[in-house]
Amino acid sequence: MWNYRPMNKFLKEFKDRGYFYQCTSEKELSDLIDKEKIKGYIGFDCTAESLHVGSLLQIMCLRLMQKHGHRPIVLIGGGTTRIGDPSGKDKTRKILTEKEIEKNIKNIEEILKKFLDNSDPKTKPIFVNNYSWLKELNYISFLRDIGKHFTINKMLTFESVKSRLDREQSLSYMEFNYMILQAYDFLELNNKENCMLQIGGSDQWGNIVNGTELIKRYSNKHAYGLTTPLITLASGAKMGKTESGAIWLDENLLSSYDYWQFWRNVDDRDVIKFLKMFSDLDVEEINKIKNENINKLKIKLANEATSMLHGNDKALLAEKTAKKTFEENSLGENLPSIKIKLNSNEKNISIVDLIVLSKLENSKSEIRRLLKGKGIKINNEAIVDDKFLIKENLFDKNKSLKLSIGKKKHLKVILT
RNA sequence: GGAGGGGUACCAAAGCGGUCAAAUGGGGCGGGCUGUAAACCCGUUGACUUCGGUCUUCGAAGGUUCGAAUCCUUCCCCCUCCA
Repeated sequence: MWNYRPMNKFLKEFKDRGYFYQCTSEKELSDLIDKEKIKGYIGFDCTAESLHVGSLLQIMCLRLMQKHGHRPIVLIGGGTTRIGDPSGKDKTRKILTEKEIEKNIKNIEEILKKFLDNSDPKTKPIFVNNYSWLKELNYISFLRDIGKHFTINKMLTFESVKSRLDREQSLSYMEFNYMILQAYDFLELNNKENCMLQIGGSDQWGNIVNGTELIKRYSNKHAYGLTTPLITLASGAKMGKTESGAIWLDENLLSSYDYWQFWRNVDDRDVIKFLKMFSDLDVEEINKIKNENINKLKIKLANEATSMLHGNDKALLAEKTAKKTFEENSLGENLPSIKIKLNSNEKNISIVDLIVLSKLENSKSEIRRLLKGKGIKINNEAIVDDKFLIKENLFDKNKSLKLSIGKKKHLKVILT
């Protein structure tokens, strides 16, 4: 028998929670992190103004590093966003302005800070922006020092490049360089911070391997890459976007109540998987409770996931509001709300106009359709008439009224 | 460069001069059943509407015609085969 050593605890938990997809050399990495605490990084793109649940798995990886005493580096792609990753893209994406990028970076950092622990100097996150080194690159020396380690022959075989070329869609030289820049990021972090690991989604595998190979050639050092699977919902859809919009990790874009609802509404088949992935509960504990009432588990999941981002208070408030809204058919206090005025001199606002105001629907035809199908309720009573007027007597003593569209969308309308 | 096929609503795909706001399937949305689940069943799915209609849509721009998604011209894009 060979010299058996159990897998490193971090890696084991990484696997047990379902974060693992591929690793450049698992055994070596396991040995390394058994011996010492390392730094590992994940890159975040800043093309969008915020992050959504599609990035949550990466964030959980950063948290897991902290849990095991390793130090996460958050790399914000301020430089690479100015280029655009061609992976998975058919067309060159639109290039953002400096202002937009700056704003996005700020928002994204704010969100990440909510998830990461900043109290322990040994594991507190390091935030870096690759623009700080990419902007200063000298073209000639970059080509000589870095460029010589990349062969065009090999670059052409990468999926991101190949698919573009196969379809005869243009790939600019700028985008073609993306993978070199990402590899360079890893080298830079390896040199400056002794960062030994890059984690990313499975679609980043090629870029990550480029990084470890560059480090090997340039510095003759071993660095490692680890990827996470693409998460799909039981329904087959990709995690992150629903029909009604992205599940943002930003209270301004998606309220904590709606965020809670997203988790509360996951498919039965996804609950245990998501508890492992997106809660801090121990895997053993999850295995113990996995046969409990499925709805209780969903509430647990929603509370765990929401409190991680928005705090425990918000999570409990969302739970309470949901209970009032769905179980008691009343009005919960942190239900999303709008304020309206009723002008007594003029005619009262109609149900159609009210819904337009609420922004829950923006097509009047759609609203009329919903009315016809008994899809709209005021204070739990279906309204069918599209000329129905909102009058003062519909509001309760707190000057509130409950407007429901379908079974799940509820809104508090407050009279001012 | 040569030969052919094709671009239709969120996606796939029919239509090939009027009855076309455009079949059908998927997805979405609403209703029913339930558990704020899945499956299943029903309805619905361009916008505006005084519910009579009105306006905008079938790659783009022009043209023919009383009338075009459908015919003609030019342009743009995609796919397959040959070189």
